[in-house]
Amino acid sequence: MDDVLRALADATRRRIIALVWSRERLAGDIAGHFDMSRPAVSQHLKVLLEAGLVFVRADGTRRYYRANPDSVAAVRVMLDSYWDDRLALLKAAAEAEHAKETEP
Amino acid sequence: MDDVLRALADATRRRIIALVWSRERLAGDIAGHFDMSRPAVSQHLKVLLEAGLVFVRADGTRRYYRANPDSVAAVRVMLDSYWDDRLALLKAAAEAEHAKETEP
DNA sequence: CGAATATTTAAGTTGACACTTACGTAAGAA
DNA sequence: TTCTTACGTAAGTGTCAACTTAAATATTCG
Repeated sequence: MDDVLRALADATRRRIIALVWSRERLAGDIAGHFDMSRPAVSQHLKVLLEAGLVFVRADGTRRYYRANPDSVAAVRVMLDSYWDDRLALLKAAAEAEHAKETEP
Repeated sequence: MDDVLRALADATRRRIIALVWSRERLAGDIAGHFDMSRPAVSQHLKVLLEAGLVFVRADGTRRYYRANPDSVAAVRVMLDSYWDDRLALLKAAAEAEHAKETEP
């Protein structure tokens, strides 16, 4: 989770994920969308790979990247866990309040 | 969004958010949960504040922190936008496929 | 085989970041 | 007013992250 969030914290990498979200793309194609050097983009792709946010498929010298929706979904699950905790607490508080009103 | 994700990328700050999620807490109380120095925690709180992830309430020298659920929700919205895009594309692809089958 | 293409890896620089200790500030208690 | 409590800010340090250019690797093409 730490790797995933750290990877998502960079705007360039979020743009890359958006690029490979709906279809796979070549590394060079991806790099063409940015003003930085190709190695720089390649290093971003490595970070995304190690975080499990993208997949690669090799075909000769070409490398096709695509997003891994599951790992992005994992972030949602983490965020949802916050709400679950809060809702559970609110529910418990509401029930305690109700018990206090009806008990005596 | 960049500030929010960068703030969430740190495990200590995520623990802080969890601490102040269901109820407000004093800065010293929060710092007591960590092995680092108080100024270190104070700096983390500043990052969370600037990202809009927490609120402060001053009472004399005490400072009560609590989470801002809305800003955490904003991350969910961002992630959801990925899915919306992909679903729209999948839907369009399915419709195009269907048109191709029924047309001739 | 040799040249061109597609891409990663290596090495080095700069800036950001997470800490530390020391100091500053403001409110409450003695 | 002076001491104490509860914080934040300042300044300094070591590590990590995002770039750069140059070199290495692997595949295809002539």
